[in-house]
Amino acid sequence: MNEYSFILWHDSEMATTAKSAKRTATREKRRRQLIDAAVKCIARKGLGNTTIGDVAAEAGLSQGIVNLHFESKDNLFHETLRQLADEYKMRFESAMNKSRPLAADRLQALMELDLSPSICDRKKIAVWFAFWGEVKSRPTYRKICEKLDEHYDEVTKGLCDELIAEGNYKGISGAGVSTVLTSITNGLWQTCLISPKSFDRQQAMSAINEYLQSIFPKHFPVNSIED
Amino acid sequence: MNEYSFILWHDSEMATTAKSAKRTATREKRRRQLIDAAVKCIARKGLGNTTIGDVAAEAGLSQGIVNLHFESKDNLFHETLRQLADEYKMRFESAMNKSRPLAADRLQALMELDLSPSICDRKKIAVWFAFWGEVKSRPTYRKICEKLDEHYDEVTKGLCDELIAEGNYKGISGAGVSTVLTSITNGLWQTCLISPKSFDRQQAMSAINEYLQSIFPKHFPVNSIED
Amino acid sequence: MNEYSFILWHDSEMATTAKSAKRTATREKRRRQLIDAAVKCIARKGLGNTTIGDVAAEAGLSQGIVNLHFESKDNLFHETLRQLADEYKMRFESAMNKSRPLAADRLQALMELDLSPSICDRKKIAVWFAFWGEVKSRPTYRKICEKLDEHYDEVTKGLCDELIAEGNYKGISGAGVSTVLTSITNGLWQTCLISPKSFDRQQAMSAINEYLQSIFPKHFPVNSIED
Amino acid sequence: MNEYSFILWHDSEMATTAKSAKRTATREKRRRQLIDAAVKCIARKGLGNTTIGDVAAEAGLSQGIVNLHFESKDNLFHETLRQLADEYKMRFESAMNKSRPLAADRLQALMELDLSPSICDRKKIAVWFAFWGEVKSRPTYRKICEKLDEHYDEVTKGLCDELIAEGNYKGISGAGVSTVLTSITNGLWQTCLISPKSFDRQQAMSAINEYLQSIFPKHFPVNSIED
DNA sequence: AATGAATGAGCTTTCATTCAT
DNA sequence: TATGAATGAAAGCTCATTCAT
Repeated sequence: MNEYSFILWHDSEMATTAKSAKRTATREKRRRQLIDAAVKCIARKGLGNTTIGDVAAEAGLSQGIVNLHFESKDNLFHETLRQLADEYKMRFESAMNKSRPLAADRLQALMELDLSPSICDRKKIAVWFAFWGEVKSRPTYRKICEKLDEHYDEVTKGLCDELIAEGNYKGISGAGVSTVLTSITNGLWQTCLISPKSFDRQQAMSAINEYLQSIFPKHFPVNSIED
Repeated sequence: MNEYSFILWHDSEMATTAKSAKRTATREKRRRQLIDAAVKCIARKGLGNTTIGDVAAEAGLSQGIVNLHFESKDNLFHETLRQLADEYKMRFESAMNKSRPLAADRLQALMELDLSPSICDRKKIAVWFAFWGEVKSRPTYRKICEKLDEHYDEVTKGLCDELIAEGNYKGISGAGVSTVLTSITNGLWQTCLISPKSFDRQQAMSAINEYLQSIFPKHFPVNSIED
Repeated sequence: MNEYSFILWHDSEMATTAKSAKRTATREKRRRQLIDAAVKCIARKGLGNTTIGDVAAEAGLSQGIVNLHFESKDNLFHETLRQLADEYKMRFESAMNKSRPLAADRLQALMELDLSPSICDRKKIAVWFAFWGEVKSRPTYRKICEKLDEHYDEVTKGLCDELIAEGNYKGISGAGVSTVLTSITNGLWQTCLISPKSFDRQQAMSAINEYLQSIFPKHFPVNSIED
Repeated sequence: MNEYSFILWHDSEMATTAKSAKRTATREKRRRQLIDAAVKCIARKGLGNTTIGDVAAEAGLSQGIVNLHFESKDNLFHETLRQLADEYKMRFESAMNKSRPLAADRLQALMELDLSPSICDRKKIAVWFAFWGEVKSRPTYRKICEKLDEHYDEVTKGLCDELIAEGNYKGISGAGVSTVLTSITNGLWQTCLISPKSFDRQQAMSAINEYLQSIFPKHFPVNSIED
């Protein structure tokens, strides 16, 4: 009986899964650990100045670990972006599902999500901007971002179309409003990144609400929204 | 009598000034040439992957030239960003001055400027995003960007306040509207960068106009704006 | 039962220590190897013309190795000087200890050490002069050399004082004689460096002995010293 | 009448010499100016860290000037060393000639010269050591230094032989004493360079005098030498 | 699976030298 | 003669990647 069998013996859940499954699990955990470390480093030092050594050190592991699990630095960053996008999408879906199934509520929920402290956090925004900064020269980065944006636009446009139909609003289009809404959050994040001192979550949310109230007065009556 | 003798004749002090001005001009011209080359390289390869050799080659000059004129790569990029900011600001002021001196016209002019082909150009946007991507880890980059944004916000807010006062609009604030406007252009640029195929200048402008018409109906009557 | 099992058996803590000791040893060995290579290169090419690449090549290793183990070229040279000083001091102490515990014998032993082939070797002298040549512009080099000289002077002066007291010599001081003695070896080394063909170890030793005999006749009677 | 003729007109000394002679004079003056600047730089920064730019700046002239007058950096340094050696030799001869024509006086004069503030100056010593530090790897440097040393030794040995013959001193040789004397000054200079705080000109001179008094008591009676 | 020493390509920077003015 | 912008080779240093353990 060796060290290995000892572990397998005591952990019945492990025992039921195959040995390779356990390895895979461990492997996935390490990858996740390294991606998390990469995010922290990118937030602190930027994409261009983050070295594989930084990431390994942040994870408390050794030099060679990144190449062992990701084959290359490029790949690590690629997977990191994918992870960020997946995470964002999950939270997006979750916000939709948790809200009341009304277009106005959902739109409101999505806007609030984008300004929520865990997403509209300067460190995380810095990471997004770090990747966006390389989008032009890295087609693969662009594709991941584009796909996420497309989904965001599609959903928002759908909700706006619904509201416009419901409210019989004139002079506006779902496409136009969703374009504005999508743009606003990006613009607010930029302010949070560049002028953190003048950025104020409340004011930002107020600006969005003012907009929604002006444009969809029937769905977002004044004072209907409270914090 | 040529240009030279004219200078010598009319102002002997000018002769010295002219000489040093010429030296300075030459020096300034090289710096500008290198900054232009840097912009091209950053657009093509990103900040992190642009080498001093790339910039020199793009300018058709030798390796050592960048350090000769900028002392370091960091400094070159710093000056490049400053140049971009200066240029943007000049075009901003120019757009204001060329427009009719009415708040609505000026706001319209500024929005059009941000979407004009020479500013809302994917290559140029890529360069801005490249710098924004390093803002978190480079305080000096941040400061340059912040100062520019502050100026933009200030002017836009002033114009919005004027319009609100003139039109006696209710339920909106100059701060809120200008926040939305500022954000929109940034958001549109992001779309241009990330989803160039789905980005359409006309649609983008329409979205902005829809917004202005909804929010300032007295100043931006429907169909008042045509391309 | 092999060495390994012995360690594990007798002291499990030792197992860790042994491991890290081995790591350290290896690391220390590499550093030493590089310092030795540096000494050779400096002897051959001088401080200013020795490149990191030269040192690595001399050690039969790769370019990056010096920065890996010493962080910078400066540091390598600094450590090299320190190593030279340490080595010299060790040999100095050793010569003192091996000699009979009489002041005269010790003084004689020290002089012989300084002219011994392994110390008064043109290559090694060249290295010392290489460092001395930078002493003025490198305070850290100066400090290392100064400390060594201070020790040398202190010991020599002590021995001279003893001899003067013992022999009741008049007209001389321990400080004066030790100054002369210290100076002589440096001067002889310089001759060895600059005029190697006219430098003769025997003659040099004779000159020193003549001096000692003249100044301390009771301790160094004529013909008492033979080679 | 041009600028040139103006100068020739007013400076009759110049007028008598040919134009080319003036050029040569100017040329020699520039070379000397650059050598002086080189000495200052070497004293401050060492041989290895002195750049051609440093020298030109120190001389208040432009980048290209050194190559214009010396063809290469190597040549400048070579000429600088030669200049130093020539200067030293001139002062050496001058000290001999100014002294009373007695061997004892001349020896005394030479020792005093080597410790005089203008020669035993830390900056100048630093320059000598800078060159000595490269002697091993630069045969031409070595030759210049060797020639100077040979002359020094030859003269000193002659004086010592004279004294020994005159005083009928036993147990010492001219070669031995001159070796010691030559060595002493080099050794004292080294102390001045490395331990400037503990170096004291008076003590140094006393040590030499003690030595001369011990070894040549008839020529250097105690208290015969006063400061 | 993990380590970390070693590699070596690639980068920034320095600087002797050249050359048009 | 003198300048100083420009060159480009050479150097130090960084770091992704490899590999023996």
